[in-house]
Amino acid sequence: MLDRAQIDSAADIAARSLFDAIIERRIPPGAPLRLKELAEQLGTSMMPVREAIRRLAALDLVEIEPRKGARVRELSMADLEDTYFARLHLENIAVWEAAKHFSSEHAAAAAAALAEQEAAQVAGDRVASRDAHERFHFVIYDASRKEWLVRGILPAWRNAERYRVEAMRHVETQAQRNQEHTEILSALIRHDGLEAVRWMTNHLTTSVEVAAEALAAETGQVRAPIRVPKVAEVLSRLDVGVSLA
Amino acid sequence: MLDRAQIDSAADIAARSLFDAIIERRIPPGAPLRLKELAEQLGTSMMPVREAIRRLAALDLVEIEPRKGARVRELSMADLEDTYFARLHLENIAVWEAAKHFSSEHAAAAAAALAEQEAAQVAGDRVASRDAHERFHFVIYDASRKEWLVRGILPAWRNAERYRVEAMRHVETQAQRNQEHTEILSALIRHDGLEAVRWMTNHLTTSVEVAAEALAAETGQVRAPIRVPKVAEVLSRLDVGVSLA
DNA sequence: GTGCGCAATCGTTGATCAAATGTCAAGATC
DNA sequence: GATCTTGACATTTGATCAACGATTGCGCAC
Repeated sequence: MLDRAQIDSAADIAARSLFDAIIERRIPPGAPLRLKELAEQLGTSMMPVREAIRRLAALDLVEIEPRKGARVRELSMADLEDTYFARLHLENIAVWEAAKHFSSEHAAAAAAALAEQEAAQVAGDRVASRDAHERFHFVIYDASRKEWLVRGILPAWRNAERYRVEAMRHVETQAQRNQEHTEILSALIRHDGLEAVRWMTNHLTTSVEVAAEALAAETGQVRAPIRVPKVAEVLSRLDVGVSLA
Repeated sequence: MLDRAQIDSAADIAARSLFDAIIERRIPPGAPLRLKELAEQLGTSMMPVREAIRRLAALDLVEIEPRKGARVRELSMADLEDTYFARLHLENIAVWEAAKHFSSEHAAAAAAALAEQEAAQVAGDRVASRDAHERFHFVIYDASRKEWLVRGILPAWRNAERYRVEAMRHVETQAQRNQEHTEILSALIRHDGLEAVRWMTNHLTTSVEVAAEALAAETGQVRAPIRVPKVAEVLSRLDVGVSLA
């Protein structure tokens, strides 16, 4: 056991554990989150669990009804579509802005995260892979220097993780996604915002297709092919700025 | 006094009260939030206050340092600019989408919120005016049917409120802002997305200018004129969609 | 200038309060 | 006679409280 307990509070651990459990479907969609039950499983009292649930509720991953407790939000094709609509718009803006400020430090941090992710993939460590993947993307978004935009990305991102997990079980498309990561990074290093946005759009489109496939398989539902956005062309002309300085 | 106490939990009341206090600068930027002190003021125990602080932290309005407590985040010209960068992008996308689905129910709800806001302005009730204003905007955003996008708007929106309050003291521009609201609504009723986005851009530009003016006056700082975004033209070509159904 | 100790404050716990739901039985209705 | 409704009670569960424990930072002494 690490000394994590000294730096991470009980609520931190509970939040992380709960998030993983929801992502991995150990707590299925619609299931109620019972404070006492979870507290016993984690070996803490109810309060840190309560706080963890409130944190997830702040991201809209669980729904809280006052005096009745919390439930895991349901998954659906509509929600998946909605989630990726938000991601496509917000993350493309962030990537576009990031290209303007991308430094060698950013490049190093992103490359390190990528290497870590691929290592974790090989080792079969899903949690580490997920962490590294998130770090890769947010190193980029942070490079945009648009803190409130990045803050707005987080809820949709975390919700997307719920759909991504099932998709990740299919190893076939893994090489493609890794390739897309590399291309995004290399475009950013060249400060080629347009190309970075193109690859990001490809990347998210790949992700949502695979996720939709997996969800359709789960629910036994058929689905029409995805309409690919033309956001790449649009963003080449997008130069919104509020300059006060 | 209403029976609100029966439906709102102590934490709800504490969160609302704290938010107002931060918005109105009764708790100034940088000030620490002491649990016991706030609990005594509110006549509750420390727990609901603690939860209220965590909620505000989830929106990044306050910063929490573990074992050291929470502080109100500082205001700055850079943060104001960043906040409105996010708002300009996200809220314009929402408005653009809302134009596609705007119904008479949406129109009625938005018009009611506007009427309520103007009544509250006349009555000098800042809290009611703020509430009605938020309701007006989010009726529109909700009409976009993009839940995760709207969810992503919230943090920047709430942060903007911190700057808006000072600006609202200047009554001169009030009529202009009310006019902008009316124009946005009327464009949406006509399903004229481009015009709605143009007015929204004007509206946010007006807001950020007034807010920057107020902030500059407070800090004794001079500032250059604002560069106005060309988002309106861009959005006319923006038709990103992920269709899975 | 350095180190020790005390006070202040957050994090966590276990207990208590209150609301909501499910159960069971008695009575009414068909 | 069977079924549905109703109301009280018990149980479950979340919300709140007050006390304890741990950590940090400040101040004072050396």
